[in-house]
This record gives sequence, C-alpha cells and structure tokens, in this order.
Amino acid sequence: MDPNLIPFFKAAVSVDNVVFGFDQSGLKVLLIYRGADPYRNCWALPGDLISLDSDLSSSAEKVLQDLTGLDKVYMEQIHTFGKVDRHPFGRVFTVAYFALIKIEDYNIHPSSWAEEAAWFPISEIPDLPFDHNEILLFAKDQLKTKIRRQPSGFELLPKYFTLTELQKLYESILETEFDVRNFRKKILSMDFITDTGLKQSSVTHRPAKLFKYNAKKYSKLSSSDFAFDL
Amino acid sequence: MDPNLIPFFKAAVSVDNVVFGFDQSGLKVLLIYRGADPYRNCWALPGDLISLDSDLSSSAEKVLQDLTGLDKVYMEQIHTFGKVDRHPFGRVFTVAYFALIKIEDYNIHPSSWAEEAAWFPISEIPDLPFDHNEILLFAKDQLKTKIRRQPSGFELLPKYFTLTELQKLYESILETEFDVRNFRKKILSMDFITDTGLKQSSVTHRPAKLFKYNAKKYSKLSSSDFAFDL
DNA sequence: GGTATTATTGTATATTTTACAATATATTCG
DNA sequence: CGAATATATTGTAAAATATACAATAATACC
Repeated sequence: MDPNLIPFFKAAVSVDNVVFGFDQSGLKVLLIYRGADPYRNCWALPGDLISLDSDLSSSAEKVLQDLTGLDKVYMEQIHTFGKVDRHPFGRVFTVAYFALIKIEDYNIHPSSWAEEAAWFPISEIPDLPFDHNEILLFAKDQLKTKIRRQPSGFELLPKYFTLTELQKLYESILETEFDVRNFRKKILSMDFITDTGLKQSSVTHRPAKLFKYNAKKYSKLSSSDFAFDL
Repeated sequence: MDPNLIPFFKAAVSVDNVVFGFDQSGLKVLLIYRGADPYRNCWALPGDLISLDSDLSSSAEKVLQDLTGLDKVYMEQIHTFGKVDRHPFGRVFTVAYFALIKIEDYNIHPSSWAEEAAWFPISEIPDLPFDHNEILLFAKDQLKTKIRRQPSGFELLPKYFTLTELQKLYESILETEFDVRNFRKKILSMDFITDTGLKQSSVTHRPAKLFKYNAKKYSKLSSSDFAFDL
C-alpha cells in the first residue's frame, strides 16, 4: 500500500441495531447486557465491530444473530454516526440499522459476549453507552416516518390481528389518537388487509374479527406512495 | 490497544457527495475529473478518504470544499455503502451525502487532486468509477422523496423565481407533469412562497411574476409534515 | 336475565382534489 | 400601429376524501 494511504486505513466500523417489537403493553426495543469492554455491564443496543471481510449489510445481520440469536430479520440502514470521540478504543464509525419484528415469532438467545438480551419498553430505556441514546432517538423518528408512509406496522403485529390492535400500534408509535370509525374506514379503504373470517377467542367480551396483512394487494397499488394521513 | 482488536482497525472511510443543481436545461450533478489513483482520468462524484481526526459531517464538508471549492453547503447524509470490493486499495466504507444548491450562487474551483469540476445533466452521466453510479441512483431517489415531503425544491432555484420555473423543477425531478392551474393553486395555498411584486425582464413575451421562498411561513406550519401530493 | 366490556358501524358536512380552456400581457415583426 | 407570437394567469363545477360524532352488537361472567 502507498505509504501516504496508511494513516487513512486505521478506522474500525461497527453496526448498531435498533430492533423494535410491539405487544399489548406497547412499543419495545431489544437491548443486550454487555459482557465485554468497553462499557461492560451496561445495557446497550446490540452492536459490534465488524470484521473487514464481509459486506456491510451481511455484517449487520451477523452481528444481530451473534448477539441475540435473531436470524433472517429484515434490516434497514438508517444512519451512520461518526463523531471522533464516540468510542473509547479508537476511531469507530457505526452504521445504525433498524428492524421491525413480531416478538412472539422469535426466541431471543443472548450469545457471544452478550450476557443477556431483553425487550425494554420504549418509555423505560436506561442511559445507554456510546451514542446509543442518540441512535435510538434517530430510529424512533425513522419508525414514525416509516409507518406513515408504508404499511410497515404489520411487521410488528402477529400474523392475525384485530383492528383495535392495529390502531393501538399506530397510536402508540405516532403518539396520537385516532377516531375509531375513521381509522377503520381509512385502513379498510386501503385494501391491503383482509378479514380472515376468524375471531378472537378467550376474551371476556365481544370477540374482534381477525385480519391479516395482504402484501399482494399493497404491491398492486400504483406506486410505493402510500401515505397514512389520518 | 488490545491485540484482538487490531484486525478491526484497518478500514478507511470516505465521503462521496452528490451535489444537485438545476437550471433551465434541467437537473444537474456536479462531477470532478480525477487526477489521482485509483480511477485517475475518470469523471466521478467528488469524494475522498477522510482523515480520522475530524467528525464525519465536518469531513463531508471538507471533502467537498477541497475538491470543488464549494463552501458552506448544507449537506445531508443519505446512505453508507460497504461492499467488500468496492475500492481497489483496500476496505473502504463510503458515506454518501447530498446537497442542493443554486448553481448561479457558487463558483466551482476544482482543487486538490480534482483536475476539473463540472455540471452534468442528469440524463448524461457517464459510467462512474467505484459504486458511484449506484450512489447517484440512490441520491436521485432520495431527492424525489425529499422534494415531495419538504419544500426543498427552492434550494435549487434562484432567490427569485417564477411559478413556471418551479413547476418545471418539480416536473423534471419527479418525472411527471402537472396541470398548470392546479399546481399553482396547490403551491400558493401552502403559503410559503410570496409574490415579490417584481416581474421577469428581458423576456420576449408576457413577463411572469417573481416569487421567493419564505422559510418563516413554512416553519410556522404545524409540523414538518409537509406533503406535496398533486 | 342482567351487567360489564369491547367491537362494530353510518351519515351529514367540510375540505380537498381533479378536470378542464379562455383571457391577459408582453415582445417582435411587418 | 396592428398583427402575430409566446407565455402567464385565472375559475368553477364535480368528484373524492376527510372529519366529527354516538348508538347498537356480541360475547363472558355473575
């Protein structure tokens, strides 16, 4: 290598993953308990330095898999953070990714140097190391934008869900409230969820109809120009 | 440094800037003619390896300034590209930024190892080195989204502009056509451009009114939730 | 059967979007 | 100066969409 180039090739790159889940108690984020330096014994976003022989996007999946056991999760890059002093060990750029998953569909198995992995309600996130609080804020914002522009809320719900659950999801992420009738009219008019004919069971009140997301119908819409503006 | 960490700290990071401009002939992108390896003697996006003692965002500005002379340009990060083989000299991650500028407000001065710098019509972009064509595609897509969601088209127009110019801008970026009357109604109803009382001069036909963008009015809108949906 | 609890639905009004073409204002040319 | 040329500007009716608002339905439990 040209000696003039050597000082440039001394950076590390990491990936930090913001994995969102949702259940009746609201929006949640997956954190790990660090069993390695720096910031050993802290809860943090599942992230790690990446080895330099894999593509960036594969590295993101690998890091998540290694630390939490989550496999085959669709991840989307959101932003790269590169303040000089963000990592105590040297110059580390971190690429943040986010993912939306159905909590009940996955088992979390902390491994590698992650001692634990757990879902934290979005309102009870502790102080995080590095710039992870900033990253999380960025991801929350991205999530808001995303669920308003694309029918991505479904990725957080079980395969079969009720309209009330869907509404709660939107309300909790967007931090607002919708009129029940208008919400249903809007969602149903968009025509990418279908009534399964099934009903809730084991509830102590009138059971709700169960719907499922129909990606085919969505993809038939003229463009990806969905906008959810209630 | 812990010897286990050494293999991670061998990456370089670069910045690639996609600078858009606009004039009567349409949308343009700023390219430089490379006077350094690799890909010497090619037109490419203005980008360079960054030194590891500056923050990422400052580096983006510095790279642009060094290569093109453009100073104080507002840049927005769009995506990080990290395929293993994207750079012939080693493992280089590149963070792409984009900027919208008023062509006439800036003078382009190629410097450092950039031998030339020039505006290329978006439809006449040559084959670019590295993954620059992919980056440019990504940026074009981002631009489309951005001008539909925020009143950012103004950043590409002169301070004073006509409604026809504005319409052409939108039409050329979004690759569509709008009805003249509806376009004007929509834009004016949004109330963030104001009639300056001035008129075009030196045109060989009825002169158009000149408008200017009024950022104050926009920021008064309840949220950043502008959507330009004609 | 009555109570408690959540699910479901309709309608009138206001607002926004859409489709569509005639008139106005400047310059240039003969 | 009048005609020709070129672009700028404007309104309205119909359709679609968004909004505000509350009564009835279906289940479990007692």
